[in-house]
Amino acid sequence: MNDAPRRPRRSSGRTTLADVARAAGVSPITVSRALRQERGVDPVLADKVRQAADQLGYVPDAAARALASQRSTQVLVLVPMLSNTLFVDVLEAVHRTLFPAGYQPLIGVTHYDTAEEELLLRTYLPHRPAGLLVTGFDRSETARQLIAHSGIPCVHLMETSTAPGVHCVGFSQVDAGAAITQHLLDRGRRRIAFCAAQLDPRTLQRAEGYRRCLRAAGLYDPHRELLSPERSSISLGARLFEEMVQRMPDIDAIFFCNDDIAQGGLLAANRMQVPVPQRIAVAGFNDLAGSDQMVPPLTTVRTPRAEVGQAGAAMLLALMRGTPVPQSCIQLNYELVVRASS
Amino acid sequence: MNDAPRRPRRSSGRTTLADVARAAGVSPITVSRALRQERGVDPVLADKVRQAADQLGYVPDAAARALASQRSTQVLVLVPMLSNTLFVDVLEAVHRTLFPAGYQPLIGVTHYDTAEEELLLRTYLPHRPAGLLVTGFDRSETARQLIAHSGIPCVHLMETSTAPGVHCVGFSQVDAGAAITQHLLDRGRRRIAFCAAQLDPRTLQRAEGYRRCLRAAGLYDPHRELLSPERSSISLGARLFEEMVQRMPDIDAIFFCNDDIAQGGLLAANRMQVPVPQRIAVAGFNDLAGSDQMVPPLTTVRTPRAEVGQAGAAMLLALMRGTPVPQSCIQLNYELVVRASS
DNA sequence: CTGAAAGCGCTTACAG
DNA sequence: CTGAAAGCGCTTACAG
Repeated sequence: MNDAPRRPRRSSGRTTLADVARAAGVSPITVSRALRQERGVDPVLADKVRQAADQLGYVPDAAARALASQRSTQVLVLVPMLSNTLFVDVLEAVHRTLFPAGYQPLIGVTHYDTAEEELLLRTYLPHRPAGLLVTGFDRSETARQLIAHSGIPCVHLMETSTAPGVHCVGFSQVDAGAAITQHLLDRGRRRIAFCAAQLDPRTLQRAEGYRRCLRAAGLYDPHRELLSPERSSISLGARLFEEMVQRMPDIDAIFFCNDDIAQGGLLAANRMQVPVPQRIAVAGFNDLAGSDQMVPPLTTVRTPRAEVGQAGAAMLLALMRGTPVPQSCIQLNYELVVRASS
Repeated sequence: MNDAPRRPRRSSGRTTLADVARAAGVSPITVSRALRQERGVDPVLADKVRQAADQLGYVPDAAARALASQRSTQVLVLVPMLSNTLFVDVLEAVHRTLFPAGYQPLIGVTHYDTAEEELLLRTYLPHRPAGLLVTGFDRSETARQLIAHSGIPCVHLMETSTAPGVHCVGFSQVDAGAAITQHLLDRGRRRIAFCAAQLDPRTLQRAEGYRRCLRAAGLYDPHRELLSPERSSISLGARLFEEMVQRMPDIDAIFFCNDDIAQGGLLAANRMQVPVPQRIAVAGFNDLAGSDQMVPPLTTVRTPRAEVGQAGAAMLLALMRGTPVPQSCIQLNYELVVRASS
């Protein structure tokens, strides 16, 4: 008798679709259809299936589903850093847009490092995410190719580009940097310094805006720039303020490339008894949490990061679904927020 | 002639293991072994395989791999909120520990909402993560069961418990809350207020520590507690400070449950010209970025969040590998950081 | 509306 | 050290 039921050679022991089918007295395919709410299943049967599934504690296997259907519901989202709360706001908006639509963001943090971004892509691309959301355009050639060859729809966030075939949602970092500098000029400031940290591409674009504006006014002086490659932070901002004031005591304003270092600058001014804005006006960038609470409240640029996240995710949704995308590059608006520090 | 090569009924068109095998002139299984660096493959063959894979731009399919091997390399990490930078530090440490070990964190944000946590579990458990890292013990019964029935190893972060079978890494929020309160007592403060936001379990545990300490000293007065369910933020801290000072003008110290509201309190004090610490001493919790830069610098409790993330991930690693875990519950130390605000 | 067969792209388990 | 077969747990594509 060799028709004895031989045990399967590999078994996970888990409850499968087949188990549910047996319990509900239907075929596996009907279970699959009922559980996925596919229309065209007898409601009575569907109910019986759901009940059986519940009772057995059935949890569908996402890997099997992805393999069979050739589609995943994960979206890889690459951001530089979570300690820059800017990106937390972007991620929140991305999640709010993608999750209800049936996609799950898979967050990867590059630490502003192109090699790390490449490693993340190598690690996550095998999961065949349904879509890609990346920050800016600055990446290794290999990373670029990995993305292109994957054939996965990709939207770039935070910056804009008019290159053909590129999808992006952002705003002009250069213009925004120029606008806040112009505001300081309009307030009568003439010796405006620039303090920056991290020196990522967007920071450098703001620097460009700063220079463009001051050059146009014939007031640009490179000695008034203090650029630190260190990670942006409140305490670094304090140090930059001290150094700037010591080195160039005649400056009458400082534009900090990000609100966290601006807040640090304001606190240092307070400690050093440097009157703000009387002696030195201070402006930041991004309007982060707490900037409105500083003493004096910080003048800054409100950047549309939630909107970037929302619109970027919505654009990706359209690309993933094959719906037409009205605009492949969306340029959003920033807003000057003038408070007492300038 | 019915032996014409009939096209497969479903084809993804992607480069597969079989394509690489054909190109390298070996069997698929050898490609699989070579690419996974399994030992016992002729180095010459392995090299040929890798070359062929590179040339074809082969990207292995994680879903197929997961299905065949019945194992995934993702670890689901559930945290309450990314805007609380505390958890960003936890996540960083988790990533630094898991990623080099071959596991990828899959971040889920619960927004301090047990229903949302349940939804996240329902959504991500089908991916059969290799491990689970969750925050604290406060969750719905359903969530608890989903975790238990999944059979997936799980480590709880931020709090400790002596319940059998529970794995956790944290510190005593109650003791830490009591310790900072005791510090204020030691400084001679007698009418110590408590301001809190969010009111999540850990915040309430700190409140318990505050009460325990003051009751022991015979100085507890419930009117000096200001508990807001609103999300913790610098601006909320400013409002809480103002309200507290107005309502209970005789207080001589405030313990804020988190540094962000403490920073807001300090800024409000500055604005209101309330001398700190002369009239009111201020203490926070967590030693977040910027607390050391406040004017005056903020007294607080440095909590071991990076250590929690690191040790929690290390414990999970052991559980996933089936290695013995020396201690199922690790209690870490916090540290009083006394600065000029108290 | 329901189902039997085939297949998604890998790895396991067994041989040699 | 290498490979042919079977199987992981689903869904697609085709019938009825």
